[in-house]
Amino acid sequence: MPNVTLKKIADELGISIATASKALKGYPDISDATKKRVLDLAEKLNYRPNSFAQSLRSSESQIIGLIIPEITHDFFAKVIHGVITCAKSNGYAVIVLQSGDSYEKEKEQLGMLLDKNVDGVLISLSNNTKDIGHIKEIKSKGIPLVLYDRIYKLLDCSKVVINDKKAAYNATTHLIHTGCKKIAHIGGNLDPQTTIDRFLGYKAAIDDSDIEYDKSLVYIAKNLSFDDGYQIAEQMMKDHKDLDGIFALTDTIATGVLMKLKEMEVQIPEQISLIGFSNWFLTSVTTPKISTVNQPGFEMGCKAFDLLFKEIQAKKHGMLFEKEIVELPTELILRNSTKPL
Amino acid sequence: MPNVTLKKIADELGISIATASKALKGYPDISDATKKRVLDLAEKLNYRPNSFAQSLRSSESQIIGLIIPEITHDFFAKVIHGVITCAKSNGYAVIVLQSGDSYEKEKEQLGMLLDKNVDGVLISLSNNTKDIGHIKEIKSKGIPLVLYDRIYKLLDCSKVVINDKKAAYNATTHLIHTGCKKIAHIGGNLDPQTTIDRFLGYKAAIDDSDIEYDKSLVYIAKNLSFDDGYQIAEQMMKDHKDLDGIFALTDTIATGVLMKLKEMEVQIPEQISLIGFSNWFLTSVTTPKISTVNQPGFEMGCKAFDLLFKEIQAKKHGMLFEKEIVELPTELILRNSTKPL
DNA sequence: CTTAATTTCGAAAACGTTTTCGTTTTTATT
DNA sequence: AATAAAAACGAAAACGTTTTCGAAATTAAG
Repeated sequence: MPNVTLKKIADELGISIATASKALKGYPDISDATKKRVLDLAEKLNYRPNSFAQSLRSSESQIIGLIIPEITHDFFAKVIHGVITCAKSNGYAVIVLQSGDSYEKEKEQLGMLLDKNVDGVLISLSNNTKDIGHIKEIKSKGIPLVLYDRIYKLLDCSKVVINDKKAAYNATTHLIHTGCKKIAHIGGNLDPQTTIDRFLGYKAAIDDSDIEYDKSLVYIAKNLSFDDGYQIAEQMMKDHKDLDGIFALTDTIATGVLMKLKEMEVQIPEQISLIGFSNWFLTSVTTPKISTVNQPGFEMGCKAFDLLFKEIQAKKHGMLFEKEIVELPTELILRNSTKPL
Repeated sequence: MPNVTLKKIADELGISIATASKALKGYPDISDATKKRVLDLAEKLNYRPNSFAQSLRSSESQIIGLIIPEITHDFFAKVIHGVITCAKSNGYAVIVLQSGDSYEKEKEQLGMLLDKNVDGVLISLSNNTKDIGHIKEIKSKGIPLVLYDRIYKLLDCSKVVINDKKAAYNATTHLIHTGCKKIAHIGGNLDPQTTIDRFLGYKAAIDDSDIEYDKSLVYIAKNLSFDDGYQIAEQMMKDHKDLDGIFALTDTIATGVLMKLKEMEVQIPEQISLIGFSNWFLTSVTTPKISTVNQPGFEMGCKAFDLLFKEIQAKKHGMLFEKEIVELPTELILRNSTKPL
């Protein structure tokens, strides 16, 4: 029942705790003979160093914190997967927390991570985070921090992002090239940078074409949800009878739009072309399959851990660390909700 | 830069570390005056107890481990959500690990959790776990453990499950009641209990009807994947021209089947009725929407944590703990891939 | 004003590990 | 055989907290 400690091993072997510890760590001032004795006994007793003691001494937990807006999102699930995979291969465990897109929760979760003494934090800002005092607090404590996806541009730290504006530009431009003349955008409240940038990309594409930008074609989805898309689709059709293209901020919204449009017997893509964003699996099983922008969640998780890990190492060895901003490539995935070129 | 400790507070106030500690914990042998002084200073300095020291002393980490076969599954994502939510409201953090349905990884992850000294473990067995020595090892160390969803019946511990057999029975029976005469089942290799039970439910339903059980109608999906369903669908149609019902082990398989069947221009549900399992969101956006069995992932996660928490508490207070096996209700969700009654 | 009772506090050990630095033992050199 | 050098080990402190138990200070009782 009582756990096996260095003391137990030392006693059993008639040596000191210090020697046992050093033997296990391969110190050069321990003879090969005793090393073997210690190693063998440790193996036999299935000795596992007490991580609490190790952490107390080293002030390292070998644990990082990951804050996710919503776990049950295809994209974020992939991010988790990426982070966990890379973390594990570097000996780190990951505490996963969910902000539920609430600023208060986000702050609370960050507090919990502080309490647990994580070695670093990975965070994607909640859609409702405007004040970043809590983030700055983490930074001021010297805890390595990396932002991914939903970042805050003015914060001085490493970041992993995609080029939302460019991706949105490409998506919208594709709609234009396939003949769409009246393209709506369903966006979100102007908050996370991603939302702004995707709108900006949409607008830039319109401005670069010979289509006139029409403000009334930009709709706001409050919750970025399926239902939002479902409802807005109906409204859109009322407002603009001759609508022929839609670029939605997310795949869930796009899916909601598709459902409603099908109910209204609007032909897709013949009458209206539709593009979503993120490449959720579900966009490939609807009828028609929805064209979208691939957002590399797994890679983003990996890269984010990578940057964090480097920063942790740098801090540990007292070296200075250059913040990096990594931009991952996206890809326009053309399926059947858009017309062929 | 250096963290604020009890010592710092004590020094500042000219009292002992012991007094500071007791003041913060509300011990009765500290005067209200000093209590206030300590509390105020702690607040001012934003004191956070060092969790390493606390853990070392109490041998509690206030962290639990959660092992998931695949994070990027709607159902398991919901489970994670449930676990994290309930854990947080009880002051526990959750380290999430993924087994990727590999026995070796599962064992490795369990080792990592041991190394991190988690207070308890929640695990859903990988599809390829036959030997449960690693699980027994955890139990033998006295670490609280709860199995959820993919359980191992013979292991003596708390479990949270659904009644797979009953759910499968109801689903299959519904196919029969709506007039299906030749119903196929796409199952998996005979390993996790869930797979066996769903097949058993299917078979029981057939046996209880006046349909003859036909072994050739049972197909094996190796990876329980979309592609499996997609491929098997074609094979099935070759083998049985007059097939009129399919009960698939999972929603992904069912979705693959649906895609292929639509390509083959099979009318659903007119010619063939289809039921999946789990109620992934994606089944509600296909055309037709797929009927399925709702599997309460969030609730399962909550309940699993709940049981684990009780066991941790019991262990802590030296009380004995009665293993519980909780069965959560499922629900047949009828959509458009099945005929009306 | 003494003694007893009560309140308030602090010294110290313990949790298990790591690492510095000094001590002992062994081997090599004259 | 004496000394120097190298090899092998151990004592002890430190990480920061909690808690027991005894000591000191205060108040109450006689």
